[in-house]
Amino acid sequence: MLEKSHKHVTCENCLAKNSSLFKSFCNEEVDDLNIVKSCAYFKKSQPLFIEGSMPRGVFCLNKGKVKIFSRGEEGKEQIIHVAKEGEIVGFRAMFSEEPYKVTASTLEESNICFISKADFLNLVDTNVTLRNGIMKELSTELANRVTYITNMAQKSVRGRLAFALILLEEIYTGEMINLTREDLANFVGTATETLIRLLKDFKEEEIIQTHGRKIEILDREELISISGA
Amino acid sequence: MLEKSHKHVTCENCLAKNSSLFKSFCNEEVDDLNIVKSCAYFKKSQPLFIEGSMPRGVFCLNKGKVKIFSRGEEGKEQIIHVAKEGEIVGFRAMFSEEPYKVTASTLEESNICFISKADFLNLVDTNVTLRNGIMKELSTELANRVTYITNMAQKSVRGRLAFALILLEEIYTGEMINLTREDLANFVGTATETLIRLLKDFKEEEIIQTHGRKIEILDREELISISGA
DNA sequence: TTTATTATGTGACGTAAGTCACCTTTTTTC
DNA sequence: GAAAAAAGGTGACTTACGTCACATAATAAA
Repeated sequence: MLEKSHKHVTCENCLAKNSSLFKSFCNEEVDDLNIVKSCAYFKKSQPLFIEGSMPRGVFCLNKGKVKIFSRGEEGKEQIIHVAKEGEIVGFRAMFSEEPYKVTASTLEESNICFISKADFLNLVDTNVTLRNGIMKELSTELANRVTYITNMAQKSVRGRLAFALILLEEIYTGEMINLTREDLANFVGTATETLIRLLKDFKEEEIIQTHGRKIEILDREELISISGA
Repeated sequence: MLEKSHKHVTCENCLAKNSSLFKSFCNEEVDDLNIVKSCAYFKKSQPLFIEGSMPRGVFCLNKGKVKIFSRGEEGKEQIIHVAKEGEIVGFRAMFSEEPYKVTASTLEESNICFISKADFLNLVDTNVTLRNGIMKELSTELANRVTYITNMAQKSVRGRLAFALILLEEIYTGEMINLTREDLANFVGTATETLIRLLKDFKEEEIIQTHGRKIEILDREELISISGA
């Protein structure tokens, strides 16, 4: 069980200090961050923000994982990204002056800090390194999505699942991939039934192994090879 | 036939002055732009830049259209965007310090100006409005790609074609959509044969009309309705 | 614990859409 | 303007994947 007090998370020993946008921050800047941030405990399946609402700030993941998704015409979730400890979520919306196009929701219980839009934009205005980091991050993300789109358009579901498992292995470093079959299907972009059948194939081919819902990757090379198809 | 001299295009009467990133520019700033830019005539099917190469600057479309695409595993083009007169192409790569992930190639003969990376970044550093515009543009683009990904993952090819035609109508304002069937298929993310068959269906349903390769939209409302599926 | 709810899994079936093969028409190139 | 190359188009065939229907296992709620 995670600590539910709001006071126990300090930026000094937060993963986000070394990863993401804040990695260039010196101690003083981290202190500044520590003052403006507020921290909260989130239960599993709690939203950070919802598609259509106006952005009020950014979220910094101290502990826990968050799915970012949009909804298609029939309301089906399309998971765009799974954010892990240390990531800043929602900063793209700070610059667009538009409502969120995506929803962010916790996949497990989490400790998440919040920095208001005003405070965040103030940081961006006064810190050249941060600003450059953001521009670089936005550009890189945009390039990643090109690959994502190309995969969706051209790869088979089997290929996309292999690709997704490789990505998720990185996100779940040190632990096993732990997503509902529905979430995994919504990440891959397929029906839950199809996903379950393909996972079964992978198990029979001894590429993966499951422990309840958790997925362990046995043959990463083979997944890379399959993801080409 | 377009003017092939490099000297005839001035920023004052270029569409890019009023659209895109430079719309906030005052006359003096446009003059500065005019000094640093060089202009060139491009034949049909000429690349502006190629996937894997290092970015050297940005391209400003004075006249003509450009397709931006990445290549999937088997080399198949996935068209991400069709840029039209007035758009700035390739500025995302200015911030990522990485090789291009996409190729840009003219769809028709074009007049295109070039601004070197150093000159462009200098503009960005000294012009707050431009910089904010870029951050906003990058964010908006990122949000658009979410929709794109969701469409690819969840819509039928018929739905995606309807959606693509609506987008392309905007890009080809005043003229008819004029793309090879292969390019259109690579934009929609399908096989050329499938695309041709679906266009035939649309013709029979009197949603579109073709004049040679050119496509005229007759029933935009119906396309919007179909794009939901 | 018992009950309700949600997640996982399997079978049967239909179809959208890909592939291959081939032909015709249009556009380039020399 | 003829030859070559590229684009457009059609038919036959296959199959990956979605949908529906239902069973069982795992969680959450009472």
